[in-house]
Amino acid sequence: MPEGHTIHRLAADHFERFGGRPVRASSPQGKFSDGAALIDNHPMTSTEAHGKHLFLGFDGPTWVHIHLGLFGKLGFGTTPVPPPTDTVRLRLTGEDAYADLRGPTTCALITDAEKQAIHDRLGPDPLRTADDPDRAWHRISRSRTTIAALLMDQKIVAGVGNVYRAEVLFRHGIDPYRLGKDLTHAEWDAIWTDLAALMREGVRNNRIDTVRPEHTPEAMGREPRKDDHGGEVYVYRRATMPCLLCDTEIRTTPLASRNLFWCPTCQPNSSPPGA
DNA sequence: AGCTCATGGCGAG
DNA sequence: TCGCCCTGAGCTG
Repeated sequence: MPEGHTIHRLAADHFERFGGRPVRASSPQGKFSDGAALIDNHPMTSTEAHGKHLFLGFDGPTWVHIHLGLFGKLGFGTTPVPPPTDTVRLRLTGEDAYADLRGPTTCALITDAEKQAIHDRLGPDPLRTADDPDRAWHRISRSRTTIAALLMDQKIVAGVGNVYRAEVLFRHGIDPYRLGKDLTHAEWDAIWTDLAALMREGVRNNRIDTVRPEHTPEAMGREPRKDDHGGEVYVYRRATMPCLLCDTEIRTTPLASRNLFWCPTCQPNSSPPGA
């Protein structure tokens, strides 16, 4: 379930449980045995997230770089620590908590310089308060690529995934197929500001909710519902269901090997800003 | 038991 | 653009 909000939450959760104290590290699965041995018994000094990349800092300095990919999961537990199952890539154990990492795309020890190289190739992250949305705008405003594809490109914006892209485009009434160069600066600023707020809420609640209070099924006098992925959303994975606002069937189509969802009425072709 | 699908990303062609 | 890597849940039988 990893979009950027999950990773920022995990960074905070790791520091809360392990920060400032030595941790035990092991790789029951075996694929990270060497790395785990190098940080075993070392204090965790800091944690950080940029987009979907998680960095666990140890004195040295060295970093454990984790990317969950589509399937990866990090789960926490408290002592007593149960025996790990054989798919656990990395287990960290502190005084009263442990964390199990499974199925990541990446779990590797990296240097400061290697970490910096990752930051350098990622776009601004709405959850990193110092990041500048104009860096993204510079590329979006010159691009002939659709805004739906641009939002998923981590070099342009870091941390947005398939749920936030669908939802933020719906919330702004923007056709996913609109080209980057046809967006206005004001539209981009509004999208960025909205992403920052939605994702901050996502960090707080550890789930993605995007439906405005006045549009909840209850407020609209509809049947209460539960979306598959655990949050309340307008369009994500709601193909063929009626749009919450206009009853049009939500559409879906593969775009860059991911499923795109949108409402063709609320997000009309080349919808003029503010009209 | 086997299939499909999932909130990602990379490299080959 | 495609195939591939990582895992587990939820179906189908």
